[in-house]
Amino acid sequence: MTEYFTPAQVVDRLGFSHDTLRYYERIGVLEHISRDPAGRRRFSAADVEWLEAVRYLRDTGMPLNEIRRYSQLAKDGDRTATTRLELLLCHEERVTDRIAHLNRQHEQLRQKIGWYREHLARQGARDHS
Amino acid sequence: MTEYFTPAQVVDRLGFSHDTLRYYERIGVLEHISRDPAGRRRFSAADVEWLEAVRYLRDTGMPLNEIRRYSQLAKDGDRTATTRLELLLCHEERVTDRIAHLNRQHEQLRQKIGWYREHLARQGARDHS
DNA sequence: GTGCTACCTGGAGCCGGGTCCAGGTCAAGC
DNA sequence: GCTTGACCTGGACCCGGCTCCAGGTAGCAC
Repeated sequence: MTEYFTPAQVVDRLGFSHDTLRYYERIGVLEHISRDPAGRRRFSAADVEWLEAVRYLRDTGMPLNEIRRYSQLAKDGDRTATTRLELLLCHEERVTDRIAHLNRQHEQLRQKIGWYREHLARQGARDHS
Repeated sequence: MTEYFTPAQVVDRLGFSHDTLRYYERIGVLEHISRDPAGRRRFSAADVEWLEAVRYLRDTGMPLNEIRRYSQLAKDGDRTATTRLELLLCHEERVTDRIAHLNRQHEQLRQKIGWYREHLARQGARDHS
């Protein structure tokens, strides 16, 4: 008596669109999504859990083909745990770098904004003189 | 006696490719790049400065069409400074949100890594017993 | 039994952001 | 005066990541 989720429920909870879910299945990011007797997808708790992982992997910029690789390793059981860990560590390093870069560029942006504010203030002062 | 930079120099200093520079000119992110008598681009100091801005706008996720809009406003002089500031502020808010989101997802990733480490440690312990 | 809704399928299309190509021109060095 | 290299042009192509479409089916509501 495993519990299943309909596509609509997954859409609601996870925020992927129907089309994206089907797309992920097509390209192998999701695999073996079971069907009910009428042929409709039903997502298991494990599927949903995996989708949560997909979301943070994707949102941290891991390309889908790498996510797929990871998923295929996971499918091959414990034996591949070390490889998966390495993959995650390597990705994590990239993420850290990206965040650092993003923060630097963000700082530039804020400086520009500061510049505009001063500029407009000076202009305002002139208008009142 | 304005100083100019050749495309190659800009490529070196800014890290955009030749093709990207030409592409940016085509779509209006760059405008009025002057030419030498032989028709070759020469980038002014102001162009280079603008390209630096393009880089941090792009790297913080501003879409090129918005960057173009911004550039066109800038071209219309001081009159549009307020609008430009608003645009930057709005973008800056999005960036802040994105960084926050990224940090949350990054945290998830690190938890997963932690889980793997523990898992492998337990496994290692078993192997030695 | 007629709708309606929620799905299904394979395949085409779209969008952003480049990247590559063919064919040509000029300037400099030898 | 010839080669080489850095550039020019317009246009085609690519890639990732979706998104949309047409045509079809199963189940429920009335």
